[in-house]
Amino acid sequence: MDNKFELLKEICKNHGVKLTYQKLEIFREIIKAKNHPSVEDIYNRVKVNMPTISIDTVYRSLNTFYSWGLISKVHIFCDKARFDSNTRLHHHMLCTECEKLWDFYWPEFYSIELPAEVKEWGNIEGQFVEIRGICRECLKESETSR
Amino acid sequence: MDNKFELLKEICKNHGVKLTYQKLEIFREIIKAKNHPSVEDIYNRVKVNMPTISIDTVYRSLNTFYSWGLISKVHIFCDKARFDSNTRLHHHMLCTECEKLWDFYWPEFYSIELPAEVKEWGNIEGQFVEIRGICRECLKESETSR
DNA sequence: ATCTTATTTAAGATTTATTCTTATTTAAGA
DNA sequence: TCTTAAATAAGAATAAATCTTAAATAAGAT
Repeated sequence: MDNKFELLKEICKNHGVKLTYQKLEIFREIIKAKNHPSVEDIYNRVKVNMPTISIDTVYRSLNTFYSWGLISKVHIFCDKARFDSNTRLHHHMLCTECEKLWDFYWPEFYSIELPAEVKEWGNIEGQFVEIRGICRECLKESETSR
Repeated sequence: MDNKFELLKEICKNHGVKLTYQKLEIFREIIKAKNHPSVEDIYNRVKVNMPTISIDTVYRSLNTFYSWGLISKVHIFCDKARFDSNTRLHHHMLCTECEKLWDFYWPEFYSIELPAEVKEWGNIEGQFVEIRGICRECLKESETSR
């Protein structure tokens, strides 16, 4: 129906990988998610309709999608990986208080010249910005609790 | 003798923390290191002269130094934390092949204006650039092995 | 210089994210 | 429907980091 699922079917076929019901459900949840879910988050969401699913399958499927460039993967707090169905080139804002993560776009960033030592360093495959701080939500909270 | 050690002694005192021999040796290794060592790296280096040291002490001491802003901490590949005695504001270049990490400086980066959504997001505490790619060393190697 | 005490340490147990192993199940082509 | 290679579930294994506890020790007090 939805062309995202047709695309998944096509990509699986091209990679000689079986499109199982579990992969489909995991894919459904990751494209629905808006908040950079962890493997465990996705596992819990899929489990609602598929109580027998194993967390290992979620790990395997998400990493497969990632290796195909269908989703992206971030390691913000080292503790656990978090995935994102946004594959447009983007940067991250990260609240050190609530540990929430936001995507943002900044085309102008790519127009300033990199330092010479970077250009001579090797083959650059990506350049990303990470903003750290306290989000407004958390600032508001610490204000009211004062 | 060296004023770095005098500084450590002073900072420990100010924080009401005992300056033990293990802390001193761990500090000695981290300021000597040039390659963003992991906890295990430091542990192995300290162990040479101090075979009874426990890895837990290395974890505790490095995290203490980090909490005081004496060293910095990066989680590049999620697998393990890596420390750095360079506390000047800097960015990272990261080779996805050999997983080595370089620091670089880019003052001009701070002069371009951030997108509105970022400025309105909350209190910004830091903004960092991460460059990913293949370093020249690795490029050379893949050339010769072809 | 010795005593006292709260901290720190070593060692091993524990926790947590992730991956591996293996027998069973299943998608997809024949 | 049959066949078979790949995928799955379940639980074991691995590895980074933290916790627990008894013993050791730094640093101030005597």
